[in-house]
Amino acid sequence: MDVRTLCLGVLSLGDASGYEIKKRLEDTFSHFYDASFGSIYPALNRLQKEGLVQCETEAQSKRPDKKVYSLTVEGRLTLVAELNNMPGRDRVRSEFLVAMCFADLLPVGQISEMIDQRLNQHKRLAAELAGRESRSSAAQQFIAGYGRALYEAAAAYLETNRHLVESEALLAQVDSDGVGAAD
Amino acid sequence: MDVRTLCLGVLSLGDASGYEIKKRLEDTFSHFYDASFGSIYPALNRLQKEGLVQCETEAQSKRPDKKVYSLTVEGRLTLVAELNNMPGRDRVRSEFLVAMCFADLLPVGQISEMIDQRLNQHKRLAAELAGRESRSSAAQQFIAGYGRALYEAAAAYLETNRHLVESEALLAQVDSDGVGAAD
DNA sequence: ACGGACATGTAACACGTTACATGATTAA
DNA sequence: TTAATCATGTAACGTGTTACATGTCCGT
Repeated sequence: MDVRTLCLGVLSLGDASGYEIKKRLEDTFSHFYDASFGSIYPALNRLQKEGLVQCETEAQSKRPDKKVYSLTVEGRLTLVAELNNMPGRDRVRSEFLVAMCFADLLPVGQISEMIDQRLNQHKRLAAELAGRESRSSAAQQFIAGYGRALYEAAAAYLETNRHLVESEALLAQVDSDGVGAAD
Repeated sequence: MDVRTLCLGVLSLGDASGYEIKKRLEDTFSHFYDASFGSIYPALNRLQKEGLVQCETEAQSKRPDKKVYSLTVEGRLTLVAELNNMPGRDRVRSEFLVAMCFADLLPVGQISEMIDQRLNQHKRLAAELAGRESRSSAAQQFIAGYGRALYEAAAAYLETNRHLVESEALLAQVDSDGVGAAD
C-alpha cells in the first residue's frame, strides 16, 4: 500500500485537492501513516493519467488554480481491490525503543528525560484522540479509540516499569565512573 | 537514526559478522526496526572506512570468509553521541488501520477475517515476548515487556470494539445490496 | 532431491523526503 | 514584519528493498 492508495481512500470520503488531502491525512492518519506534498502531487497526477481520479480545475486569482480531484468508478474499484488484500504487518520504527535497548550506555538523567518526554507525548496524544471519539463515524471512532488505547497502555507501562532501565543505567554509570568506589 | 547506528548498537553487545547482526536484529529488534542484508553489508563497509568498526577476517573453506566486526573506541563514542539525541517520534505504518478506516467499502466477512488474523497475530507475538522477559538483561526485559503490553492492549481493544467496524460494514452492505429491501 | 542455514556482496529499483520556486493574503 | 495559510509542482537526495550472483553443508 502506497500514497496512491491512500489518496484514493481520502477521496472516497469526499472530493479534495492535493493540499486538502495532505491536511486530512494529517488530521486523521498521522498516527499511522505519513505523506508529504512531494509524494502526494505526483501521485495524483499519475492517478489521473491512469484514469482512477478525475480533476476539475477551479481558477483562482493570484494563486495556482485549485485542482479538485474526485474518484472515478475505476478508481473506486481499484481502491476496494487494494483494501481487500490482507493487510501486511505493521511497520514500526522507534528510535525511542532503540535508545532504551542501549540504556546502559547513557547517563541516567538522559534516560529519565527521554521517558518523561515520551510520557507527556503519549498522554497528550491520547487526550487528543479521546476528544475525537465522539464526533465522527463508527470507523473513525474505532481508529481513534485504538490509538488512544495504545497510547494509554504505553504510558502506563512506562510509568510502572521505567525503573528497569533507569536502575540499569545507574549501575552502568556507577561501574564506569567508579562512584562509590573511591578509596 | 539509520542502519549504521543500529549496527553499532548491536556490535556494542558483542562482536559479530554481518550475517549475525541481521539475525540478532530479527530476534531482538524485529518488532520496532527492520534491516535487510542489502542495507547491512554496505553499512558495515562504510563504517569500516570511517574507522568506527574494525574487522577480523576468519578464513573459511568453501564459503565466503566470515568477517567479524567489532566496535572501535571512535565507534562507541559515535554510538553514544547518536543515542544522546532525543529520539524522534515513532513512525508507524499500518495497512490494517488504513483498511479499518474504509471498512464500509469492504464486505463484513473480510473485515472480520482481518480482525481475527490480527488478533491471533497479536496474541502470538505477546506470548513470544512474554517468554523472553525472564532470560535477559533489564533493558531487554523492559523492551520485551513494552512490546507485550502493547500487543495485549491492541488485542483487548480489538475484542471489545470490533463491533464498531463490523456493524458499520454491515450497514453499508445492506445499503448498497438492498438486502432487506426486497419487494 | 530439495529446501534451508550459512556467508558476502552488488545493482536496479521503489518510494518517499527535503528543499526549492512562486506568490497572495491575513493575523500577531 | 514575521509567520502561517493557501496552492501546486519539480529535482536532488537519501535510504532501503528485491533480486541476483556464488557456493557448501546438512537434514528429511
